[in-house]
Amino acid sequence: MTRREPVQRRSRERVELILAAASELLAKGGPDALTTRALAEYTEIPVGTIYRYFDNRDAIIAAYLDRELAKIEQAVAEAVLALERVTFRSLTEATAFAHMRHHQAHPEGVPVWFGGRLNPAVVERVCALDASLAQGLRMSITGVGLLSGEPDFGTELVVRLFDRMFEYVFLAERTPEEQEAIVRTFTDMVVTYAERFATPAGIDGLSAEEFVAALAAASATGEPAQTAAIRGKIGT
Amino acid sequence: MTRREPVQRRSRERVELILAAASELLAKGGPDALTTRALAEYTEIPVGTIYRYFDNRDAIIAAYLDRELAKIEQAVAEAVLALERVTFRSLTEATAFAHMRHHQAHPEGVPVWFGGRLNPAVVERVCALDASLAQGLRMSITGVGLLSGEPDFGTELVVRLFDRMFEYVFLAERTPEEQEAIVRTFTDMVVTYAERFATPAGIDGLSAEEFVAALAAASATGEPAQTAAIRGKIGT
Amino acid sequence: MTRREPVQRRSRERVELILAAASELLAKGGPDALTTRALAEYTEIPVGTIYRYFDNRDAIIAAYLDRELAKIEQAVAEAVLALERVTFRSLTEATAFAHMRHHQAHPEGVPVWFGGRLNPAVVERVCALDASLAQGLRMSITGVGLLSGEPDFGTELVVRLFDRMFEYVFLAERTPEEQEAIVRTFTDMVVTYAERFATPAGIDGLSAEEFVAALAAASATGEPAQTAAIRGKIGT
Amino acid sequence: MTRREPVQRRSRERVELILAAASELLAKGGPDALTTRALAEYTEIPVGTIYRYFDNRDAIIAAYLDRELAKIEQAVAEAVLALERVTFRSLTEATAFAHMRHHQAHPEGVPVWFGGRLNPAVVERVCALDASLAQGLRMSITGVGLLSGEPDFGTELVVRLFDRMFEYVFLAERTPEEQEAIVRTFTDMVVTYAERFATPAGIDGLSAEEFVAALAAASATGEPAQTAAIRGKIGT
DNA sequence: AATGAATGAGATTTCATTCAT
DNA sequence: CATGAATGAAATCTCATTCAT
Repeated sequence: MTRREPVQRRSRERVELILAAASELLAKGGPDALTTRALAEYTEIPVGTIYRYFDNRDAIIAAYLDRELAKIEQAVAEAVLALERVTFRSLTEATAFAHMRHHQAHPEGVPVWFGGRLNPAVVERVCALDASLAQGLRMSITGVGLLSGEPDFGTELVVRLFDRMFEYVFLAERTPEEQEAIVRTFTDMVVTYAERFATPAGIDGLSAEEFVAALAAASATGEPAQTAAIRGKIGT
Repeated sequence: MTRREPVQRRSRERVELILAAASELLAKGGPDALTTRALAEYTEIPVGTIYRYFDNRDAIIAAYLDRELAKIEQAVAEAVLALERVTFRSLTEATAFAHMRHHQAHPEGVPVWFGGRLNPAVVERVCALDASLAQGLRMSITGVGLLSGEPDFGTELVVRLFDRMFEYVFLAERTPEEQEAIVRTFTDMVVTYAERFATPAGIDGLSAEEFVAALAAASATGEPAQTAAIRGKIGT
Repeated sequence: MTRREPVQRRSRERVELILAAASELLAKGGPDALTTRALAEYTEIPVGTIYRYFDNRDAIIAAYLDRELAKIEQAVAEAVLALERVTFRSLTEATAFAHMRHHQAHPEGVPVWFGGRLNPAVVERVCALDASLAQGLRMSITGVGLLSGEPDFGTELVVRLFDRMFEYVFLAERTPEEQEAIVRTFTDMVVTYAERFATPAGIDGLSAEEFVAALAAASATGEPAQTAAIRGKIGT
Repeated sequence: MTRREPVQRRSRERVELILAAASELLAKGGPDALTTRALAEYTEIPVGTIYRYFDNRDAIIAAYLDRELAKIEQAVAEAVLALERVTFRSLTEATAFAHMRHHQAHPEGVPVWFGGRLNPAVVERVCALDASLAQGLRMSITGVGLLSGEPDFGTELVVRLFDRMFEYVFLAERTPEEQEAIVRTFTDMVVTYAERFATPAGIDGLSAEEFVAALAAASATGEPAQTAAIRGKIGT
């Protein structure tokens, strides 16, 4: 096992190298630029070897996105857990700003996520990202009843708007202050609307831990997040 | 010139035919499906001849988008001109609903605009579309001072959010009622925010004709739309 | 039309060239050796151009076989038409020897037909060849009732044995005399068997023209060849 | 040596496993399906290890065929040894039916032997098979003098026809009765021909043991089988 | 001895664009 | 002007075999 380390380490390094190259190529020319040839030349790894690590071209894109997605989720989760009290506003802002700061710190991924050049297979993955990223936010929105009618288009809509907002945030050459101003405008808009039209609900005032527990409970039972959250709060 | 008429007519018909084929192909399989060969077979116009009308493949996509764009702008302009009085709300709603109804009436274009599969060159054009489409809206938003600071990110942001909103609206299998509900949610959100934070401005209460005149004046002078609009109103 | 001649002529020449190269490559290394690359290098025709003439690699093999098949059928048909009187023996021998002589005259095709290296899709084509080639023979065999039972395995079997017989005939380094001896042995065996076990039937004694007419009639009506042949003979 | 037993046993088991996998893969998709990767996955033996047992891919196919060949020869030999008296007819039928029954009992090998998809190296082996399989038959045919001239093409030809006959026998979906009918037609044809044209010879009436002894003697001396057989009979 | 990751040549096919006719 | 045959670079993916561990 110890003896095998070097091989495994090299493997991992190579996967890393491939994904880094994928990132660069995607950023530069979109999915069309991510050719197996370019990847091989860029990384100096033979094509055949690349195919040992990935089933096919799309799998490379998918792996890259999955990995980035996990990082973003991690960043958002940490931000939410750092909240003293969860309110609709604090949750929305924490999510949006954590997201923004992650991309500020990893600008190489920005063209990929917000360049609008992904092919259909990948778009699905980005949607999964939306869903995943905004799970907490969505629950909170659901909690406050952003839209009283059914189905709750408001909740979904806000989640969808997120990445278009970021697309605007990261338009070339913005200063961090400008970026922050845009995110603040968006969160203000959403929160203002929610505060005005929402019926009171059970999320506000939970500690981060309680909120996360309620979230987990809702996920586990599969029951509507709103009900679950309230039940979680009143301790039933 | 008279003698060339028939030739020119045929030219126009052929361009029309090519763009119709482009629309169908784009809708069916995204930009990758728009091969010159497919276009030639579909239209029964030889490839070489297609190249007489368009410089290259991208030019065909661009032309298609330009033409669609013009139609949408036309639809929106008509809706705005039909308003008795321009207010921020009436303008926003008119714009959004006219837009929605156009796509409802021309569903073949929906996958192209909202399918998320366009290549970089095209994305720019879509952005230009945003800008163009929402010129009136933007002016109105500017007029009410959506964001007090400078530059006015709020205005731009709302415009950007538009097409992501529509992407959500036209997700497969929605009923017209659902589509309308989503558009209403979005416009409500924007208007609520504006009404709360905006400082009063000079647009409200103009007739459609006066509004359009102010818009034209602002475009011509290139001066900040807000100032121009107000000046337009007071007749200076 | 006259002006287009050169282009068409070149096209035809190129198709010819490709099929000649296909023949050579197939003979040398079987279907695996017929790579698009080898074809392009051999003919000095660019790959892309080859694909203008043929849909894909298999289509080239198919085209080659079809063309050879037609030539063999032609040779056999001529031999049969040259018969004064059709008998089972004369027909069998004419078919077998015409076949043999064609391959003697075109030895480049021998490894392809009798090398046993064709892939399944192609094998079907070879079977179709059997069927086509031996239509007359089969009819004659049917006519004399090679096998009294049903279904008539004897007829089919003899047809099948044909190409294995030729495979043996054309084993490397045989003299024409040896080749002829083998074909004679085979036809003798078949005819001996038929003459011994067959019930008399209506084919024998027809002129070549009458036989061909009966054959055509049988094909057209789709009715059992034997019945049709007899009816043809007695003029019903 | 004793200590190595388990290792050797494992070796033998692995070779067995590999050949079984080869059989299955060949049957399913022809030689193209017999990739080293598929073999490794199927057997769960690493590629590198497979190369310890076989020099290369072709060697695996060869080994598989050799082994199957041995089994068929065994079956035929047993059938011949079970004969009370050897005559040309009894020998021909015993050989043909034993062959047929072997394939009926081991249908997995049928597509490999009779599917017509073997590559050149393998075809040679099949020819060797013909030779080997029909050694006894050939001797008997030689014995009766199927063809008076030299070389005796008739003998060889009949042997060659064998596997094309079986290819026809095992065409998909035949009932055992049909299969038997075809084999009987073939043997009848051969025997009828031989009985009519053969000059009397020394094989008929030998017991199986005597015949086998004569066969062995002929093989050992390498002298013409006919002479050897006769000499064997008269005990010279 | 055993392994299985690594290799890279090579297979098939597509397609935007040109240019001789 | 109009045509459409011709082009050849480039794309994706496979696979028998080797050799460092």
